Amino acid sequence: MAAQELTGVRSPSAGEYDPHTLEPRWQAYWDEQRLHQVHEGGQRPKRYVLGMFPYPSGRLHMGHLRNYTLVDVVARYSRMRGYNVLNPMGWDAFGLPAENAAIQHGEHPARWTYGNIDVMRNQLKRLGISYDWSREIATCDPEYYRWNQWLFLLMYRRGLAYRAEARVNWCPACQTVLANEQVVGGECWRCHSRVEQRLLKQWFLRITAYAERLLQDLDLLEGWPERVKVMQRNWIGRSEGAQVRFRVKETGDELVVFTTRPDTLFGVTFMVLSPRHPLAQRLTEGTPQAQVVRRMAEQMTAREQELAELPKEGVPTGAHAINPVNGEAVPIWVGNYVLMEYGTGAIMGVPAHDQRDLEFARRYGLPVRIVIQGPGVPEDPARLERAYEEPGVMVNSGPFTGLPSEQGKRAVVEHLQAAGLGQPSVQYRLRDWLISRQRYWGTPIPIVYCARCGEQPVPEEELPVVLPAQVDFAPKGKPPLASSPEFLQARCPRCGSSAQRETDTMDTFVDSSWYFLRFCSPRESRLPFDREAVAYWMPVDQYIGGIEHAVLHLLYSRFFTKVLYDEGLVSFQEPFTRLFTQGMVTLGGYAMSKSRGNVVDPLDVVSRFGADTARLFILFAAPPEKDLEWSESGVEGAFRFLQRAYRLVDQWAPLLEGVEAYRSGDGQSLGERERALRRAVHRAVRKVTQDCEERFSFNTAIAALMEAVNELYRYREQVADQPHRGVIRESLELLTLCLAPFVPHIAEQMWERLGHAPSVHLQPWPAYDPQALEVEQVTVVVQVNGRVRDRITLPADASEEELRAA
RNA sequence: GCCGGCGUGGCGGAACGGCAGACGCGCUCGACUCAAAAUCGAGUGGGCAGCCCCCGUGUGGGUUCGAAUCCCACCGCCGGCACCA
Repeated sequence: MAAQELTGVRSPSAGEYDPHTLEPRWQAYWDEQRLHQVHEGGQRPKRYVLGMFPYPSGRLHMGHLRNYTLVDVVARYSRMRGYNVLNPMGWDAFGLPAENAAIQHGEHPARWTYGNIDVMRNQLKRLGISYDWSREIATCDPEYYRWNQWLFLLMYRRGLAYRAEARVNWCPACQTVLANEQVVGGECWRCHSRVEQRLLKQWFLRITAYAERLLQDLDLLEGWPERVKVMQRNWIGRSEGAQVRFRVKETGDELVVFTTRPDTLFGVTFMVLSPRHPLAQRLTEGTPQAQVVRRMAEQMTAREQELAELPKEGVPTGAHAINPVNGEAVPIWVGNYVLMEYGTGAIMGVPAHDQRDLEFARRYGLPVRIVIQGPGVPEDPARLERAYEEPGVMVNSGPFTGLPSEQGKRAVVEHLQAAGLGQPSVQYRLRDWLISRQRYWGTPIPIVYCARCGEQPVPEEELPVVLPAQVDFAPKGKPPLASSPEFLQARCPRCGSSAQRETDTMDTFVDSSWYFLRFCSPRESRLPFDREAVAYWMPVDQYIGGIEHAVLHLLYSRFFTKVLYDEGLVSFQEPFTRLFTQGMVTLGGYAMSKSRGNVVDPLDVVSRFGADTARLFILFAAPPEKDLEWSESGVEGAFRFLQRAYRLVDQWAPLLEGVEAYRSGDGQSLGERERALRRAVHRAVRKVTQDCEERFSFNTAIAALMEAVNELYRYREQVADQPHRGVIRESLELLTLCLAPFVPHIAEQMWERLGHAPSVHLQPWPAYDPQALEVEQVTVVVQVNGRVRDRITLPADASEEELRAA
């Protein structure tokens, strides 16, 4: 084949790679053939592949492109490997932006949301992601959110949903409360406003009841990144210790503290109460300190996030506490460094062995007593520069003196327990999940309040409690739903008299805590999901999404799954067997964001280069778990590669008509060039297989395919007149099959050009030929003392002796 | 402060105990062209006129015939948690 023929016609002429006609054509074909619709059952093993479903903001961004491209590679590869693959898509459709659109532009949230969904669905289709669109769901659909209500009632019945007055996070901009998980560094996770604290009566889900299991079962998640598990462990924050009962000398009240260091109990020289501890107020009543305590309580309420920067301060209550192990009376103080939310809201002060207590003691001239001896601990407590917090040997500790601290902890707790003065205790940092939101565009909480019967769950048969269409969207200190009289009016399910509906809606994270179950049977109308379908598809085999959900969605979903397990509705305890967290897409080193103005629209890239180029670039430019810097010239490089691959097929196709692909072992002997070509191609097949199978190393898989293409060009250059058609056909077919998961449209086109009927995506994944990989000659590098001394070329089957001899 | 991760050419990255820099971007040169673009080909860590030579994977040690890779210490960057008793 003459080289001139291969060169340059610029744009859309026959034979040139033209994604703009080719991609829509194959997308339409896949749609018509319902290629990606799946059903339960059959011979093939199932594989559930899932990307975190998007919020329908209006346009896809690069994060979506990356997420869903990764999902699609796994899905398409898995299909070729013979799996029955579930790859569904839906919309996390409730949330604040829709409501803001209503307030700002007067467009109803529902209209806005469904409009966005239509746009984004088309965008996803344009990317060629192989979804089973027949399973599409939107959480704002009453047929979806009725099951949020159903699950809420299930939790309520099990004592896991409750209403309580508590200090809660309030976002002044969003005009709603937030869960602890949604406060990041003291700011609202959505709008970054400074979060305030308010005392409100709100609905909670008792996730703390599952703290231990959520922690323990992390060990089962071998397919999760360590990073995410560590973040969840930190968030749950388990610490083991003891509760110790002190008694107030003056009043006889019991004062319980939690400590992780019972071995330091003989070192207690004072007690500190949180300003909001009930005793703090009682013990100071009528004294001049009462006002200081109130002031400190307010200060802590308003600025919990900056507490750590506040200097430690306190006031004495005048009362004393009796130490249960030695009968000593120590002064009880109120201090601004003790949190009411953790432990018992009171601590024992051991200044020698806790840095915070030491700072407090030094400030107020309280005594310091050393009870743990260790390296660097001085005799004289006055010379203690920092508290000694490491383990050591107990001293000045009565009968426990001489015990190593670990052993001492157990001994002291046993002693306390025997005397009824304390017991072992485990504390968690995790708090219950606050799910009330004072917003419109969410799931109504299915509760009514009756003057006579109090709080009553809405009976299941009355679900869904539908969102009213007409409300006042602009919040004026009360939830929008309270502005709809028709909604507000209800009947008490118990006594039938008139009652009022709950007007808060649910946190949208409730919606996403079980959507993966709904995908298994999206039209099921009697239950949130069909149990058989869930038994078949679940758990999700490969979940892919961003790291930002490490302690939000991923923790909540685990919690929901465990509740459903306890209810006997599912038979697995963890929803996601394997998790992959992708890196961000950056430009100029920063995450793309509107406010920074460094956004590249993935659909712009698609309209210029096609979906395959956009996909290829984002897969190739970095390993998927790392951040990826967007590069315009990199995109062009990806396009160039596709052109090169396409040209090979297009220009060789006429020569290959009626030619069988070469198979090794069919008796033909090949020349050195053909063997070199086959070696490169089969090496690429092996590399792509390993990279898809053993790790998510798609960047190196694509690099291997680029090498194969380079090798094909080299071959063409060398054998201009005498190409081996069988080997060329074999090579091009293998190349096409291996490209299929990454760049599905061009692969389909190449497959067709090679004379095959569609679809390439229904072909089995190719096996590499081990014979092709064999080399007759190997170059052995001889190293002496770390230096390359020589290179010897030997037959590949040379024995070790021969090698030594050489 | 505690926990986790990462440091490799001009850039993204590869190799993860065996020839460091695959693949791509960028750059240089050549072919084609009146010319350019596109395409095809050659080159591209530093030193050196050049090499089969010397240096080189954050820094300093160690293990090993052999270390970017394993171990120890340090430095720097990123992320999570943080007055949680």
